[in-house]
Amino acid sequence: MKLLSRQEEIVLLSIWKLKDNAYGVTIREHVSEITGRYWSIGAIYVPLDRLVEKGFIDPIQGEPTARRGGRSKRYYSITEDGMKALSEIKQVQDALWDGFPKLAGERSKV
Amino acid sequence: MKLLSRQEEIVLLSIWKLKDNAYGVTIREHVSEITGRYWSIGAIYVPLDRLVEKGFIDPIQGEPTARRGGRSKRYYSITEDGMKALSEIKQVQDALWDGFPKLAGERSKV
DNA sequence: GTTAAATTCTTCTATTTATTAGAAGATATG
DNA sequence: CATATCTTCTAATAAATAGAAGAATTTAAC
Repeated sequence: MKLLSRQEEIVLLSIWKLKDNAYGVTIREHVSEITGRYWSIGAIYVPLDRLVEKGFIDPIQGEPTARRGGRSKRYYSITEDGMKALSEIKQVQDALWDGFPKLAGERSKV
Repeated sequence: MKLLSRQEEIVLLSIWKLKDNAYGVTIREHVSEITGRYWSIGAIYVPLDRLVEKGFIDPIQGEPTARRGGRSKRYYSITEDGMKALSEIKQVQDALWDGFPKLAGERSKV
């Protein structure tokens, strides 16, 4: 199986972080925040579609909300295969980064 | 500045790991070992060229070695900019993965 | 209460960039 | 010259990127 691409990793982890509030717009906001970069609309939706196709996330159609423009959202949740793909890339990364010097100002995890 | 792509990250870190023995063939071996996957020749040399072009690594022409076919190798070493790019992607990854459950069988780092 | 305006969210698609594969080429020694 | 090691080249496929357009909804104007 192929490793997750960078975008797939970032989008997939954002969905995991956002729990039950993961849809196009919130994912894009989260990704921008974490990476400190501008992300176009397409840079989110294209990988999202691919992740669905690969079976790593499931789309769930939400209900419209009572606010102007509150059209129904397409929420996403991670599948078991998605979690496996994440675990796999994590394992590779841990091996790769093993021994890399701590960043200046990095705090140790609790 | 753009984030490192997956291949760039993997190749760059392999060069860092291999220290003064990082050239096409050893990099390819290391990457295959770490990822547990087949990597074609091009899958190494193409990102290598791009990393040089971006100024993240410097090529150093080695001497031939006294063995059949021991032609001179092109060694690579990471530049300051390369280290910066690595630190940056690490920071993004740490933020992304923060809170992700430990893998089964994962040992804590010393 | 009908219509227009505004808002939120997604779809679509063309372009650029990156990945992948491996044959071919170059350079070395036996 | 035969064989081994290493790199260059390039064509094909896949992924990233941008953002205009479209769809669905609520609010406001009249």
